[in-house]
Amino acid sequence: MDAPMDNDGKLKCSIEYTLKKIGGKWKTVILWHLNVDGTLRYNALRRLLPGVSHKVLSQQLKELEEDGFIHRVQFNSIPPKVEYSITDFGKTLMPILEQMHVWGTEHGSLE
Amino acid sequence: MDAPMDNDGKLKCSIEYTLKKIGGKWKTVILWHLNVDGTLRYNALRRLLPGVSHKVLSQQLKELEEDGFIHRVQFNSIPPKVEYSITDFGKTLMPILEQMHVWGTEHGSLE
DNA sequence: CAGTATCCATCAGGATACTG
DNA sequence: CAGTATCCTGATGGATACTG
Repeated sequence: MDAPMDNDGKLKCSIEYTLKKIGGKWKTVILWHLNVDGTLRYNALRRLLPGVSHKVLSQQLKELEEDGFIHRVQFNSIPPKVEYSITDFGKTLMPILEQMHVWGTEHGSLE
Repeated sequence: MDAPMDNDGKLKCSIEYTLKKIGGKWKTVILWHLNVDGTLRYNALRRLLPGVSHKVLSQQLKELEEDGFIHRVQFNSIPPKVEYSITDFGKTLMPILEQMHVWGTEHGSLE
């Protein structure tokens, strides 16, 4: 292996690093949607992810934002409005997501 | 989105299907090693994954085998000997892992 | 509308000891 | 050597109610 190894048992491989970043249950799908649709409001996003709760969605969005993958714009209007979009950095993940999408489409049955 | 959706809130997107398959903490790394090294015995694999326990390693290996990603050959010798290798089907995951590896290498600091 | 706050369930993952 | 068998823990995710 060529990735940075450490002896504290923390990071063993660059693949693991990537997995840690996008391994959240909804992160890949959120990024995928934002990349396709461009910009989405909170509730629009929520409707696209059947089953996600408020807590989890905002959590995942916050982490994605902290990692620089998505951009959050808040309009101080009434009613409130928040728009999410993917950043250029977030787009660097697209090759991975595309491969995952291709594979999942080819091999994922309806289970 | 184009992937199969269902109304039970089970599978929403083919990306999620993929993530479910390889999202285990060690699965990607195991596959990566097996693809690089060809064939590895149980303990050799263990040495390559600092921090993994017996239980978790055999669990992940079993799941990978059940999913058809890896091949397990057991020699009924004394002492016992078991060899793991990646299957052709497992190799279909390589484009994903390669992209993950590239991204992780480029953006993963040592944290 | 777009979130927190709270509380709870689940389970993947880990430590350790034992076994064929 | 290559595993199970137990037991345990913390992180992740979920339901629901409340809020600016």
